[in-house]
Amino acid sequence: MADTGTDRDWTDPACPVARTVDLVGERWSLLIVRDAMEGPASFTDFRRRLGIARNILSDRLRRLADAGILSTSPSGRRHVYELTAAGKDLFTAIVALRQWGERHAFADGEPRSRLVDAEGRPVAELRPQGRGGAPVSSDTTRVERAG
Amino acid sequence: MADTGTDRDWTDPACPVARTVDLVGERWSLLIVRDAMEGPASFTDFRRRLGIARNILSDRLRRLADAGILSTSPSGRRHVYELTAAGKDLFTAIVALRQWGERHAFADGEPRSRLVDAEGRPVAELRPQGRGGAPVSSDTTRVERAG
DNA sequence: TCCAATTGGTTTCATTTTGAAACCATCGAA
DNA sequence: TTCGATGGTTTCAAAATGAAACCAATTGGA
Repeated sequence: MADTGTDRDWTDPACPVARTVDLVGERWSLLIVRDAMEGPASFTDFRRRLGIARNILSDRLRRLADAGILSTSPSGRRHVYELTAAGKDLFTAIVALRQWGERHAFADGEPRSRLVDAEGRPVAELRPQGRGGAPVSSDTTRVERAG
Repeated sequence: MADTGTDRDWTDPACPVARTVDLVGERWSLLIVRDAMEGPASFTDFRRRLGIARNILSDRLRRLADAGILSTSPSGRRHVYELTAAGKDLFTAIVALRQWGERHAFADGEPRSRLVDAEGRPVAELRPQGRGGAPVSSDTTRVERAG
């Protein structure tokens, strides 16, 4: 991990949601991570895939590396950007955003990409559960503010 | 749902992750939704809780309503903004972002809010699974591009 | 009843971020 | 040795953000 010290000024320091959004919530950042999930990629790979401006991509890659989400191989001419363990751990969040989009951001029949497992079967829908295993929702949970 | 027609120009039209980010990925949007999870809230409630500029809050509430994520009661002076079913369904994504933040965006011992169930026990960690129930990760899944 | 405060904004304008385009340095291949 | 590809940076215009002022409608109290 990097840059979680007291120097950074978070939007809402005690809230893990807000901290995450501060780290990966800027335009393009999560899409860069999404693409990096498919394997190591170069500057131009991201450019081609996303159509993002060079300077912005440069900035986002730097920020993601500063946040400990991407690592960059310093050797050789053709740099390669790769997810760190923390970066790969964003998989769950990206799956959750993907599944919400599938449910609410497409009209019926609109073409969309799918996330499938090794056998080609769609990944199961995520469902938050309490410690006992029973499903929970915003109605049955609450946020305990930091003491 | 609203505004998923062909008129909107998405960053990456076939990708559900990108569509979700287009809808709720702007600064403040997800924090507004996070707060709305705790129950109906007024304009000033959000202002007080978030410290967001009035015009930006006004814009975000409008966009979230346009996206079908918030509904607003038109009657009475004191408006109330409330999550729709689609809005409440963002719970899973927000939990996923929260859990990532808990794991990677705090130094040990830093105070943080917690999400707990009705009995006060922390919500279990989300874990993506294949259809068979086995855990999956970015290494064991792939994105099938839209046909 | 009238006044003041509260609520829910909009408008204006300065600052910051984004993005397009041009520029540039390094490396490898021909 | 020259050319193209790669991985940037710089420059500048346009768009988004944010602070502050302004405003209209309602509510509560003297």
